[in-house]
Amino acid sequence: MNIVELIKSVKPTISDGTLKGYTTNIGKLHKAVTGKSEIQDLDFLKQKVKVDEYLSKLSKGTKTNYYGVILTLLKTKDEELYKLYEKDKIANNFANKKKVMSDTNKEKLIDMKDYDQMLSKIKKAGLTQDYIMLRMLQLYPYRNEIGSLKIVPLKEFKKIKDKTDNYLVVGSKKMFVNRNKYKTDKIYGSITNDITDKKFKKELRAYIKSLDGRTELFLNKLTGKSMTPAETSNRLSYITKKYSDLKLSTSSIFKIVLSNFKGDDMKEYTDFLVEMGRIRGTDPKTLIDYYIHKKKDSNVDDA
DNA sequence: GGCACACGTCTTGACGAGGG
DNA sequence: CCCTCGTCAAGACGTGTGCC
Repeated sequence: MNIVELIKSVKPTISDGTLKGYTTNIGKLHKAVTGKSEIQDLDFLKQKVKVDEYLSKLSKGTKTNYYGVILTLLKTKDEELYKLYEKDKIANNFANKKKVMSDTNKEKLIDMKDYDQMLSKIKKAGLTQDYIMLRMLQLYPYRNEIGSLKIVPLKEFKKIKDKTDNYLVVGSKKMFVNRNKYKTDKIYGSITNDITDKKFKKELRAYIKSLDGRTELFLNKLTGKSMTPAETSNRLSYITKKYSDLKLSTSSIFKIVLSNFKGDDMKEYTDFLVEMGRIRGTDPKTLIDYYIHKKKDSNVDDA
């Protein structure tokens, strides 16, 4: 089978150097598992015990490289196996993590109950738009493109051929967000996620109703248009400072969400992480490197 | 061949002056 | 009070290169 073509089909813009690295790595892995040089098919990746055994001898950094090829190859071929390896990759990322968060950012890593408190204050103040936005960010890890969401009825959404904007699609039952214009869109393309939280859905519908047919979910009152990323960032900063005394941003809110996640076990946590990464349009590795931090505790070390 | 970091690029954030 | 705008700094991100 033509490994090179398969890689290229998944990653059309891959550079020659990386491609070379990918092929040599996968070749070596194949040899180690099957004893043969010629790669017939990807079935050898199913022999996970052997694969793991081979990888276990490598350093964390090198393992990262191998997971890169493996996941690329499995991406369109075997979803289940892909997920298994993805878990391993994430575990490896954790083991390999070394970045540390700055102190100012640590301060922003507040407890979810404080965030909730801020939310209810804003809601009480009648700042519905701000409330909806901040609540939405608590549930879904969007970036500043959230300010540009357009409200579109499901029927109309289906008619849009060239989906280039960011939409909040409203059906009679379901609602979902479809984003096409955001920081990493060239890599992740069109991303869709359902709005599933029942209580929030209700609030959202009521809010939309109050907009009287307006198509911008969030409005810059001065310009009368959707909010640009900069305007969104500015507004979030301003309003959170006012109601929580901390300037929060889409990323600091996401960090709060991740650090407050309570699951039963590592699997739940990993699943959550993968789903959040998918929605945000971020590789789990990046999440681990930049977003996951222990909550500030009065550690003896820094006393 | 193994390994991990650095680079380039783009986005976001902080800050403060200033305007309606 | 709410927001804009300009500037500069920092953060986020993925790729692939260069060292051992």
